[in-house]
Amino acid sequence: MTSSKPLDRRIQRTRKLLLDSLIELVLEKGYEAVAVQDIIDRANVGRSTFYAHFENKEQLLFSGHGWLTESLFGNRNEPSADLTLGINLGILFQHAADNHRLAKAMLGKKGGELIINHLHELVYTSINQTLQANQSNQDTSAKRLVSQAIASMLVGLLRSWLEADLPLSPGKASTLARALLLGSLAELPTVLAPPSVPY
Amino acid sequence: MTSSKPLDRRIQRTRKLLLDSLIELVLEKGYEAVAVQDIIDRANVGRSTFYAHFENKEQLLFSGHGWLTESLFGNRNEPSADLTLGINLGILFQHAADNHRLAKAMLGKKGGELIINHLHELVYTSINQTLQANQSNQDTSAKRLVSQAIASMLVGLLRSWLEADLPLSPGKASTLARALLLGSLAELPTVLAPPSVPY
DNA sequence: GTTTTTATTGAACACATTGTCTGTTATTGA
DNA sequence: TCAATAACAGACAATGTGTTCAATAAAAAC
Repeated sequence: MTSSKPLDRRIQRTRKLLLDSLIELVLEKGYEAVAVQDIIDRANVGRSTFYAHFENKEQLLFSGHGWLTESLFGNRNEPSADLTLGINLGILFQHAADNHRLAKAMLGKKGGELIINHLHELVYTSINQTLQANQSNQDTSAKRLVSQAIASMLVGLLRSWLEADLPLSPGKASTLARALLLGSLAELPTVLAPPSVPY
Repeated sequence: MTSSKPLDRRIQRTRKLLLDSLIELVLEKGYEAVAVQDIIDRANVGRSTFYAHFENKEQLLFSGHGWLTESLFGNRNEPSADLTLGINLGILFQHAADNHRLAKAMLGKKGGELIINHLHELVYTSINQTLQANQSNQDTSAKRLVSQAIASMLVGLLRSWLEADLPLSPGKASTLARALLLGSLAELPTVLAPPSVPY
């Protein structure tokens, strides 16, 4: 899956310059406010060069999102797999901490909406699969809503944790996340089961 | 607080045309993709007229957000006040249903980020105040994270409920929301109290 | 080390969008 | 009816986007 040929040094250099500049600028001004012109000025790279590598800013930011999917789906066959609703919270928060600046630029308050939606989608899918597979009642649409809500909570927690510059250790943060996710599910059977709640 | 003078009919007409056009366009193409030109074309209104009323699209969309703040903060002194973490969930979901199209344009998947952030901020503030005031431990930064997470969950639930075109009745949706919010808090003391968890 | 390949450059280009400003016209409220 | 004012069309500068091209520089291949 990894690239067969080692890339031309110039390519590596240019792409790194561009991504680093984008991250800096996003953290300074917010993703929306960053113009391609700003990026290439800071990176000291020609305009045509930028477009030789990326179609637009979005693609540039996306080019650095490997750690994200790896966090969620990497090492799925490990024995130590400690999954909560199909997600390895420990690894997710650990990787986010390892890539703090990049992660904050992608997911922080000033981050790009598209990557946040992307993460939300991945998380939602995982949670929903787990939830729908679960026994009990069959109200799939309600379960979808619940999955959306819980996915929002997890992404929201991750984002504000990054935005606040990691006030908790990755370990504590993931423990907190686990408690929130599982707790929110605890009272659901009472509500979702139609016959038992005659309101 | 309401306007003292009745507005010129032309003003009312123009503003309504513009807002209705914006809502339609947002539901069709998504907020980002809508240009001022699109709005005034559909509303059949002159360009200069648009800017006589609003500074930009954002302000136009914001001009219709009265129901939102009213949902959260209206009738605070009612005896029937049934608050969950400082929020009247019943009224919130009911008002959102009453203003379905507008609410979906504002908060749906294609909605404008700014209003979503605005709602999140209001919800977060309310939850955080309630949570910080609560006894037990004093880890304010952890509580802030929890408030952010729970606010994200509530906003996320509301958004996906709107996006899915109200698969549950407002009553059922608010009941579900209450269960999710309170449930997520249930297990927290175990995690947040430092001495009892020697990990 | 020379040659070949390829990335980078800068400048110009068409295009879209924004927000402002003008004098003129049409509608409104009194 | 008439004075006030909202709406109008259209042009405008400013900004940003994405493309193209020949010339240059740097890397890779030999």
